[in-house]
Parts: sequence; structure tokens; C-alpha cells
Amino acid sequence: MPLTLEDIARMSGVSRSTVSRVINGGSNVNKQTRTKVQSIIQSIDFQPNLAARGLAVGHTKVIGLVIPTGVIAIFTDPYFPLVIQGVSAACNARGYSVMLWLAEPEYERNKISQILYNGLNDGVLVSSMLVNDPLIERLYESKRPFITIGRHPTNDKINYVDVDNRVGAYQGVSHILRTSHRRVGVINGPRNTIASQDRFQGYLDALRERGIPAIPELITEGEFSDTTGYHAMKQMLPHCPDAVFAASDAMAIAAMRAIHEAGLRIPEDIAVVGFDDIPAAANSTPSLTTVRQPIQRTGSIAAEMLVDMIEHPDPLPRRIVLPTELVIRSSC
Amino acid sequence: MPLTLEDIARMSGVSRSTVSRVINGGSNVNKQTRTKVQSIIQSIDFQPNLAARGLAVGHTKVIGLVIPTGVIAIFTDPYFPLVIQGVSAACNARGYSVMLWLAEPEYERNKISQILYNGLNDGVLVSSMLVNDPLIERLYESKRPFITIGRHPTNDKINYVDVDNRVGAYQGVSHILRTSHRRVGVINGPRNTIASQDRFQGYLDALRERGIPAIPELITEGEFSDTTGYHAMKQMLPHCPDAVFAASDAMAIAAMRAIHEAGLRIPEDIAVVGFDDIPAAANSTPSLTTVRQPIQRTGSIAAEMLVDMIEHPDPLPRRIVLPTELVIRSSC
DNA sequence: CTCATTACTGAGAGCGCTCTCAATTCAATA
DNA sequence: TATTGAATTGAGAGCGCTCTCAGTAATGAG
Repeated sequence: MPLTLEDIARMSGVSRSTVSRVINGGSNVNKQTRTKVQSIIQSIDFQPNLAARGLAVGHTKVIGLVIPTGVIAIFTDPYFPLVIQGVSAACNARGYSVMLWLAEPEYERNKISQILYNGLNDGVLVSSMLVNDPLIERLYESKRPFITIGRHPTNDKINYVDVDNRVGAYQGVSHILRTSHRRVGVINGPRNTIASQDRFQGYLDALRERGIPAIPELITEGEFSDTTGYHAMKQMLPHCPDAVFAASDAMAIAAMRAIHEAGLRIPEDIAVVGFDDIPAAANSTPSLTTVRQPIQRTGSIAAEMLVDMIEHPDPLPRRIVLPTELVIRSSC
Repeated sequence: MPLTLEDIARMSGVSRSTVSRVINGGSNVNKQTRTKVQSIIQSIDFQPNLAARGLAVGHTKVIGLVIPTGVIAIFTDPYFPLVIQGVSAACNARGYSVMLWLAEPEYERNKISQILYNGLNDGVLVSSMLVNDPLIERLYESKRPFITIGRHPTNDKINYVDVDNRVGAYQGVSHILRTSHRRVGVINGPRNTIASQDRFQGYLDALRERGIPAIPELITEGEFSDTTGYHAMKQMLPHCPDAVFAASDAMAIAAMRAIHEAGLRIPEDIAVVGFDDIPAAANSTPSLTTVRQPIQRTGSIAAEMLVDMIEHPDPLPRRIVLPTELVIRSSC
């Protein structure tokens, strides 16, 4: 049986109110009383019941982190783990805890409410923006604090932190084009993801800028994962690309495998550029030229923004787009 | 402002008690009253405050998942993500939520208590057994329900689910020895991890069984991650191993890279066997022979055991050791 | 010595829920 | 019609905490 405030009060000969005051750093406590109570708390290693406190004060210092699973091959590439780590670190630093919801994408109405209104979290972070995610609509209507990781395609009232996917992809593809490649294929991410769409736009931007037409046979799609990237590349290979831009490093590395297996050289026969700059990118053979995005930082910034929103409720827009960076290595 | 039971009661012309009854499936409710209240709840999409309920009933249907970070290069290999996924899936199925604690390994006493006694979770799951983890001691003293993922080295009263690391490693190394390799190197995991120690024992078991002495120069250590595996292999190479057993696939794949860079062939010059069977193992070149462990399943079983413990408190020991499986591919 | 002021402390209501217990209704039986 | 018991409902305490408010003690000014 965990002890309660009342127990501590009894043990130190004061009232529950006073114990509460010393725990919460209240100012009106006699020095002696304070140290006495504190020492008892220390010795017994007392921890107040957060559910009760939450009930009383109206917030719990817990945030929900929602990651839609299923659609994208979650956890096959290290994107989400890094996001989680970033979120977790920022929360810990601010005294918040994180509740993890790996949610099926076909949320039932009920499940959504459970996430939003359970009285257990003060706000919600949604990672991976899906096109037409019902959760977001509900979240928006609910007027509760939330931040999305990834921009919303249409509703510009929604606060988010995102990475400049379009410009990032543009940088990557521009780098390819700089070296006189003409048949530049692309392995898109899943179509139902805003990030994929943005990266694809960046690809088109770069081509358009140089007046190079996109070649339909060289446009393929994966799900950010190794396996799907591999198959996409296999499918593209017969149409003789001389370079490929993949929307994730996991797919890029898998594509390189497919290229090697076809007996072609990288970058001589086909140049490859990825997106993410995961640790494996530097270690592939050849090392992967890629567009770096600050994944972990995205997570922590999102968490910080959310906490900020929770603690200072105001209608100020909070939106951040982080820059990407082209990392040139050997694959292009 | 979220609605409360009282609001629903007012709206449907009954008392708070009755609303509570219909929400919790209480039996003594008039059919008409029930449907009426239910329809109101539906229409307004009411969700009871779980913190309040938790206070009242004494449990929250939340479990804590603790993953020590820092020591091991968490999230560089997909072990933890898979565990998380398994845990999350099992919890969702049972109506539980999971609270994630990526804890610094040098937990301060205080932080530990916060995890244990915050009144927010009904039990705790600890992944990755570290040698002498203070958290475990505290957890054990606390008498609260908890399960560790990975066995405890000494205290046999602690409930856990583990994988048979020792036998797994034995299988892997035996496979190596079957093909007349004599200079079998090993890349251990971090020494402060029970799993690493067990795998190393398995390695020694296999050698001993065939009367082959271990060669100190061929015993190296990494931290389960790519980079550390690569360096360990580099370090071992001058001592001419003819095979290597790595305690994780991430390290095995990195080792293969080091071997290739040294101009040696796999498996002709050096055979390689890994541990885990992560997706990348099947896709490496050559494809990696490895010892498969059911990571995700470990997570869900652990979660189920914990929930079981929470809901049926009894002193029965709950301990499961899952088998591993040798997956023979091209690298050995 | 009186009164005002400050410093400190405790009582008690209330957060939103559950659950026991007593009250009420209603049909069935005598 | 009176009586019984089951079915249904509401009142109210209590979960562990915070926070307001009133009370008490200590201090200083007049």
C-alpha cells in the first residue's frame, strides 16, 4: 500500500495541507517544519499519487504520443524510434511523461475519444501525417492542445513541426542533375503520407527547373521500408534509369542492393540519393549520398512546443519547419 | 471543458450512479433507462475521466514500459522498437495503455520512485536486463507487479520472459564448428547486459563441447550497434579468425562490411553468424546466417503476463523462456 | 499594553468517479 | 387488499490530492 499525504502528515505531526505545501514548494512554511517534513519524505521515499493530483489540479503532466501503425512499415526504418527518443528526452527534461499510442489507422471513433478525453494526458502529439487522418479532425474540433509532426495539407490553423521535405528532395535531385544525369528515377514513399507527396513535389521541382521531363516508367512507390524499396528498384531497372532518388534511406540502400545484383555499378551506372541520413547511410557500400533531416530534433521540438502550448494556452500559431541538409558521399 | 458523469446524468434525467452503472456494464439497470443513457453517451461521445476512475477504483489500466537508454545504443538496431510494438499490441488488446519511460541508466532514487509509485500505472515492464540494475531491486522491494524482459541473474523470485540466449548462441556457434572452423571469433554485446553474458556462455559451451580452446585475441566486444560491431571486427581481423559469431545482427552485418573491406570473402575466408534475425539479415550480401529470436512476441508475452499478474494477484511464479531458432543462410 | 501586521498552519470543500446501502417502485403472491 | 421480494434507483461517502479561507501565533509599532 503506497503511503498518502495523510500518512506523512501524521508521521511528521503536521496537517495534510502543510505536507502538500512542502512538496509543492509552497512559500508559507516554517523553515524547521519544512526540513522536518522533507526528511521524512526523503527517508520514506514518498511519492504523491499523480492521478489524485491530476484530478485536483486538472492536468497530469502527461502527453500522448500517437503513431499510426500498419500503413507504413513502422519501425523497419529508424525514423519512429528516433522521434520517440526525441520526444521522450524533451518530456523528461520538462517533467512530463509520455503515453504511447501505436494506433491502428482505422481508429474507431471510440478509440480516438479515449485517447483525447481520457483525462490522463494534457495534450497530444501525432507523428506521421497521413492524408485525411480522422484523428486530426477530431483533435482539431476538440480544442485541446496538440501538435502534429508533419504539416497538415489544408488546415492552416493546425500547429506542427515539419521538415522541409519539398526543398530537401529538391536539393537531392538537383545534386543528381548537376552531374548530367537525365533519366532520374524516383522511389516515392507511400502516397497517403504528406511527407511523401512533398518529397515527390521536390523531385518534380528539380526536374522542371532544368526543363527535364519526368519519365513515368521511372516513377515508383515504396513504403519507406527496405523490402518495398528493393522491389521498386527491381521494377524500375528495366527502364534504364541513370540515377535514382529514394524517399528514404532504407529504400535507397535496398535499391543499391538491387542495382548491385543487376551487375551495375554505383554511382557509375546508376547514381543513388536517399533521404533521412540514418546511421546506416554512412556505412553502406558505397556510402550513401542523402538528404539529412533532423529526426530526433523534430521530436523534441514538437514535444517542447506542445508543453509550451499546454502551459501557456494562447491562440498564437506555433509552426516550425526545420531545414534539411544535403550530405554528399559516394553514391552520387 | 470535458463533460462529466454528472452532466450526462442531468441530460438523461437520472442520477450519476445510474450513468456510472450503464458505463460499467452494471447489471441492475432498467432496459429503457440503459438505452436512453447509452444513446446520450454515444451522441455526445462521452469519455469518463480515467484519472478520477483510477483514484476511485485503485488502478488505472496503464502499465509502464521502462527501457534503459544510453548504455546500449538503443534504437540503432530494431530490437527495442519491436519490443515496444509487441508490448503495445498486447496492451491494446487487453484494454491497457502504455506509458513509456526511456530512462537514463543512472536513475536517481527519486526518478525510480516516480516511475513506481506515481499512482498512474498498475505495473511495470522493464526491458533489457542490466547487471545490477538498481531499478529492479527497488521494484522487487516494492511488491508491485512487474515483469522483466530478460532473466535476472541471481534473484529467482523475479518473474520474467526471456529468450534462451545461451542455447541460441550455442546453436549458432555449433553450426560454425560443424564446418571445421577452428579460429572462431566472437563479438560480444555489452558486458553489463545479462543477454550478452548468456550468449557468450553459449559460445563457450559450443567450443568446450568440441574441445576447442577459446582464443583470447578473438574475443571482442561491441554494444549491439553497427559502428561498434564494425570496430570490433577491425580489431579482430589481424588475428585471423576463420569465423565470427556476433551477438547481434547489426554487429554481424557491420562485421561483414569490415571483412569485405579487408578484401576477404564470406563465408569462404571468414564465416559469419549473427543473432536476432532482423529484417536486414535476409537482405545482406551474403545473406546472414543467424539465430532468430522472437522479439515482438517477447514483448507481447511480457505484457500479457504483467496484465495477468495485475488482474490476478497471486504468488505464482510466471516465467517463460522462449526458444531460438537457427536460420541458415549464405554467410555460414 | 493594545492593536495591526505578518508568518504560519489546519479545516474542509471539491476534482470526477465508484460503490455500498438504503429507499422506492412494481409486479406477483397470498 | 395486504404482503413480499425482486428490480431499479439515488444519496452519499470516499479515493488522495490541492487550494482557499479562516484561525492562531509571533512580531512590531504606537
